[in-house]
Amino acid sequence: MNHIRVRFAPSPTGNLHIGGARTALFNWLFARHNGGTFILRIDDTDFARSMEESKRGILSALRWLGLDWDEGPEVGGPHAPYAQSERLPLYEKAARELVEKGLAYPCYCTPEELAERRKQAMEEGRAPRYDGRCRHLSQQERIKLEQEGRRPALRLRIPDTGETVVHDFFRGGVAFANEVLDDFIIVKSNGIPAYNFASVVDDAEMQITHIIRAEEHLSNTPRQILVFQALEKPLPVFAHVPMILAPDRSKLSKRHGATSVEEFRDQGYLPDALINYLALLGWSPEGEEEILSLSELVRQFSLERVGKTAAIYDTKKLTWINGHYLNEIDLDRAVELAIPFLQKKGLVPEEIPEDLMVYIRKVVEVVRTRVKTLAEIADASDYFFDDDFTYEEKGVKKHFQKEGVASLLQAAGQRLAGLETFDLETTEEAYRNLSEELGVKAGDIIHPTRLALSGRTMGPGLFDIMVILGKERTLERLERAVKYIRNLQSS
RNA sequence: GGCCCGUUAGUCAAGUGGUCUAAGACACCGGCCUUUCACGCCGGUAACAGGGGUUCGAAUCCCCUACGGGUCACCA
Repeated sequence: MNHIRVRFAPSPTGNLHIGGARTALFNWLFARHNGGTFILRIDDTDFARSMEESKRGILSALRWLGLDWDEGPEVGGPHAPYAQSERLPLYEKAARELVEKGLAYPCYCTPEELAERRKQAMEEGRAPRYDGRCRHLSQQERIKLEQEGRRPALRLRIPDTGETVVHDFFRGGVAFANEVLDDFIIVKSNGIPAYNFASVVDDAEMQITHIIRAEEHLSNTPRQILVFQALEKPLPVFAHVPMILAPDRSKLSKRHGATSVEEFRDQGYLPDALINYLALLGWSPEGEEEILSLSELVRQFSLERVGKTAAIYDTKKLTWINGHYLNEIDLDRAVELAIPFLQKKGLVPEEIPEDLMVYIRKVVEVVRTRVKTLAEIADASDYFFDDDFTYEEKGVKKHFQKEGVASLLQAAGQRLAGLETFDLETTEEAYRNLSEELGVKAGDIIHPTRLALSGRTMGPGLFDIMVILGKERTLERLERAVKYIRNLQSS
């Protein structure tokens, strides 16, 4: 096979949602696996809806995911520019060529007229297709229409009979009768090319060999094939990957909660996890291991193992994968990623001094093993940064309202106070000894202590908490709890 | 509505005519470990949409029905 060239061509009209991200990922993996070229192209011919901000968002989301492009915006390449809005002369030339060959013709119907006819057709139960009325206009008629001030759009002449077959990589041959494909618009009356045209001109010019995109484009494909043929360009391989649906089986939209890469990032998901999860949505590895790094995905990926049924995404599994990565990545990276989340909750300042950094590192180390997202790290570690926490209500009932708890905690405090070194071994030993001497179960001291130190009934190992807080703060919190309990009893 | 695609457990998903009394993962439910929570480990519940064919034999091939999705724009 010739050198493989694939492209991801988003339109900058919103942020990158997970469906788009997966399409980008499959293209990228396919290119990387085969030593091909991955091209990013911005399909921004809809000037009314295209936004510079969306474009920037999409680029940064792709970079965040770790998907780099060989040719495209900001990196350039032999087919630059890579935004359709900057490639207008190319489409003009191709359109002129088609008009000269008699394959395309001007249509003077206005959008309003067309909408009206479409509406009427629907009401009468007819297929809402273009009726071809401008197909055979004479030169005189055209001139007359233009003198009325009408600006023509350009339509492609579609054969009335026969069929156009899409050879889809996953589905095999899919035939469309030409008669259901009306003469569609390739250049709008404002001179801007329509998607089905611009995209084909670019795919041909950029020598794209495989078009891997979402299934929603399958019914557009015969039209594009007709354009390729009119232009006398070779057809690429088409591979329409199944859609990703929202949990209610409908198409993804804002009302489904987090659907964009950006949102997942802000909720504390790691790029590695999102990538891994997305790869599993529609593609499956040959072996049984499902935790796969980007480089492992590159090694294993093949189009052959992509399925053809739409998938509903399930954040539970994503979250599970995320929890896995949160524990596997380097501690320093976890710390770096967690800090913005701690800052967002006001737990640490913008500028972090070195000693605080060391402290954060210890906190993240013990907290990350029991949570699944970066946001949860922040939620689960507030008491390490804030002395002014409250005690969990059900914990108070369970551990602070027991007979003799106050003196137990007091005794524990005294024991710890006498420690010369305050580490995991010495603190635990102190507690074990104390419980034995007093004839109580270790848990009877440990549980109230946890509540005293963290305000919670669950969390990292108790002695980890103690050591991280340090002797002084541990003793202070113990005292605070003793006072709290005594107060509780006297009221 | 026309056209197109699809349908294996709650979700992802393996399976390409016999090895399927249908894998694995998440979730869920038990148990072990344990100072809690989580991790980890062990075990469990749960699926071939329905109906007709073809075949010695069908989750796998064909047809019909149902359901789901996509698309029918001077959006991409």
